[in-house]
Order: sequence, then C-alpha cells, then structure tokens
Amino acid sequence: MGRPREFNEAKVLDAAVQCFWSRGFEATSMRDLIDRTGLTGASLYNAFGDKRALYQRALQHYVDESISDRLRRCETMPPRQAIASFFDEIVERSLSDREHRGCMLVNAAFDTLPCDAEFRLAVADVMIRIEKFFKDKVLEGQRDRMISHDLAANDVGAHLLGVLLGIRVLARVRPERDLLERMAAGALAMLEFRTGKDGLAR
Amino acid sequence: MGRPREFNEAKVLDAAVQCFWSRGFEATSMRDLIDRTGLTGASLYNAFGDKRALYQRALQHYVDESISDRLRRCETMPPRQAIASFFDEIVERSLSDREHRGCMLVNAAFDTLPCDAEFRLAVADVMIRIEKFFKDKVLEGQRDRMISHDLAANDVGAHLLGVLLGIRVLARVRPERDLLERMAAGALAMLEFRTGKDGLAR
DNA sequence: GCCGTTTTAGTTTGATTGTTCTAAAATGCA
DNA sequence: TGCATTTTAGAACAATCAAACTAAAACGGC
Repeated sequence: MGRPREFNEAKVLDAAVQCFWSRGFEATSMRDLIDRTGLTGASLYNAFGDKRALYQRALQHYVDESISDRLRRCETMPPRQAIASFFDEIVERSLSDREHRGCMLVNAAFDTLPCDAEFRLAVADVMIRIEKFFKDKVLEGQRDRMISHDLAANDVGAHLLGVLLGIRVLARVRPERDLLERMAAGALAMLEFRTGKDGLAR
Repeated sequence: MGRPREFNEAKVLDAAVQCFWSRGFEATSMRDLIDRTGLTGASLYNAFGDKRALYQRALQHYVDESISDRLRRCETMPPRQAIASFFDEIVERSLSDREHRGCMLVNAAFDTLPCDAEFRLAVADVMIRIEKFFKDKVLEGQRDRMISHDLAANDVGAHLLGVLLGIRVLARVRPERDLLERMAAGALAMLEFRTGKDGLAR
C-alpha cells in the first residue's frame, strides 16, 4: 500500500558507493548524493535515514558486491591458485584504478566514523572473513602438501591479510606495477617449501 | 621590525597535528584548530596560509618528529635488530593508542587531499624512505650473512613496507596484540635462513 | 470513488564551514 | 618621538552543510 518507489534501491546504492568511494564520508555532501542518485533529499532521508546510515548501507552494498563476490570465486580454487588469484586481482584492480580510490572497505577504516564502535566492528568483520579465507586456504594447502607447513596457518593468514592491506595503502600513493607485484610476490614466497625439508624442489 | 610573534611555531604545529591526526583533514574545522592551538584565525592564516597548507605543514612536522626520528634511531642498529625494533615499536605504539588513530602519515594517504598530485608525492616520498631503510638493512644483513639471501633485498624491502602499512591499517579496526604480533612475526620470518642451504640453524 | 499510506518534489532552516576585514597592539628603525 | 611593519583580536562574510517541513502525487484496499 502507499505510493510505490520510483527508484531501484541497488542502483541508488551503486551511485552512493561511487560518491563515498571517491571522496570519503566527510567530503561527500548530501547534494553530491542527490545529484548522483538522481532522487531528492526527502527520498534519501525517507529511505535510508541520515547520511551516516546511507554510508553504512553503501559500504555494505560494496562489500556484498565486490569483496564477497571475490571471496566466493576464489574459495572454489585450489589453495595456491586461490591465494595467488586474490592478490593478482587486487593488484590489477589497483593499477587500473586511475583515480587511485583503492578499496572502499580499507578507505572506510580511515573515515572518521571508526570512532563509532559499531561501525568499526562492521569493517573488522569483513577483514576477519578475509583473514579466515587465507588461513583456510593455507590449511588446505598444507594438508595437500602444496604449501609449506613451516609456519602456522594462523600466522600466515594474518600475514597475508597484512600484505593485502599494505598493497591497498600503497596503491593510493604509489600505484607502480612492479612495486605492488613485488609486494605480492613476497607474500606468495611464504607459501613455498623450504629446501631440504620435504625433499621437494622449490 | 614589526610586532613579534607570541606563539611557538613548533607548539602550534603540535596542536595542529593532534587535530588532524584525530579527525583527519575534512572533519577538522578551523575552529577546532583555533581552539587547540590557542591562537586566532587571523594568526593562523597569516602564519600558514590556508587550511590545506597548515595540514601539509602539520604532516611534515609529524614526519620529522615521529618517523624520521624512528628511522634515525633504527639505522644505527645491526640489521636484524633494526628491522625487528622498527616493527616492535609500531606494534607497541598501535596498541597503546587508545583512540586508534594509527599513523598520521598512513591516514594522510586516505585523506581527500591525495587527489592533489603534489600532496600525494609528499606522502609517497616518506614511504620510499621507509622502503629504502628496509632494503638497505636487508642488504647489510645479507652481506654479514645474518639475513637470508634467498630473496632479493629489493623485494623484501617492498614486502616489509607492505606488512608495516598493513599493520597500521588493521590497528585502526582490530587493535589486538596477538594479531599485530603475528603479522610482524611473519615479516621477520622472511629474513630467516632456510634450512640446508647455508648450513646455519634456524 | 474515497481513505490511509507512502513516496515524491522543492523550499526552508538553523548551524557550521573556511576565509576575510577592521582595527588595535607591539615591536625596530629613523 | 613618529613611521613602517607585523601580529594580534574578534566580528563579519558568503557559502555550504545536514536535515526538516509542506504539499502534491501515486498507489492498494474498501
């Protein structure tokens, strides 16, 4: 009942993501959002609440659309390839991003909102999922004897997450292909067997 | 000639750093700066130009005072200890930072200003210096046979920088000691000799 | 066809933004 | 003692901010 909505919620969130992703929370004005989404202020407030709530919805939309999708795709791959592909995709995405916007989730960690504990937990939760993806893949690879078990999967998972975030930071200020690829290569080198232990060639 | 300044520039910059470090560029208002520094708007504009210029000066002040100092201290240490100390300090600083402000330089990489190429280069320059510190220390350690030479010092340097930045990202949203320490430990593990190569125990 | 409900569209609001202006105060040099 | 110069102080500026308000518009159920 009532007047039906004229807008597509996903498309509006897409537009909001573009705004917040490019300029961050503070630097994005309601007028920017109104212009980009095409609907009026009243509609935005009515549908999403206030600016902060819209940002949270937009971020969630970005995560669902971009990160969760990547995780789902990589989870089906064999361990080594899964991890390598993940890094590869990040590097390629970072380099093709001519605006140097990086990853909206990482950017969100630096928006003023993390003062809010609830918001910080939402960001942390996604990072926990990524860390878990790495850890699980390392565990799987160690079981299959495709990944070195010199280091605990737990530690490697944390380390890989760290490198990943580091790449996204550096991509914003030094988007140089060989730099990002060298960083990723170092991460993959951790997975290699060490000579003379398992009798497997490196 | 002229009326002498009543304020100490370093102290004013300290106060400005506190503002920008806590809230970022956009969320910091001129009134915040006026309150914190204790001097009037006219004085601020007269001495530093506009808000952006003040931010740049404050960032430079932070780098000189915090990062350059750390680099100088670690550069005199033996290679392994230099790298380990650097990470240790970062982890401890991140954990004792109850506001989760992280590193102002890293934060700066996510402030809206990086759209400005000049500003981005200033941030990049410091990161290049840190990368070079790591690379030089790895080279030195490899010469002294205290660090594995399986990997090129260049690659290890980039990788260490990546992990470092990753730690500072994660410290903002998941400031858990064991997580940060595991990430750093993974970085240090890269420096270890691999068994059966040099005949040195790990 | 009318009522209750929801979404639209623009306007308006009161606060805050970064910056400038005017004038007084404090120095060095003549 | 003035003069030139610079820093202070606080008010004032236009612009922009997020948000609320007022009606008109568009539906479903009766």
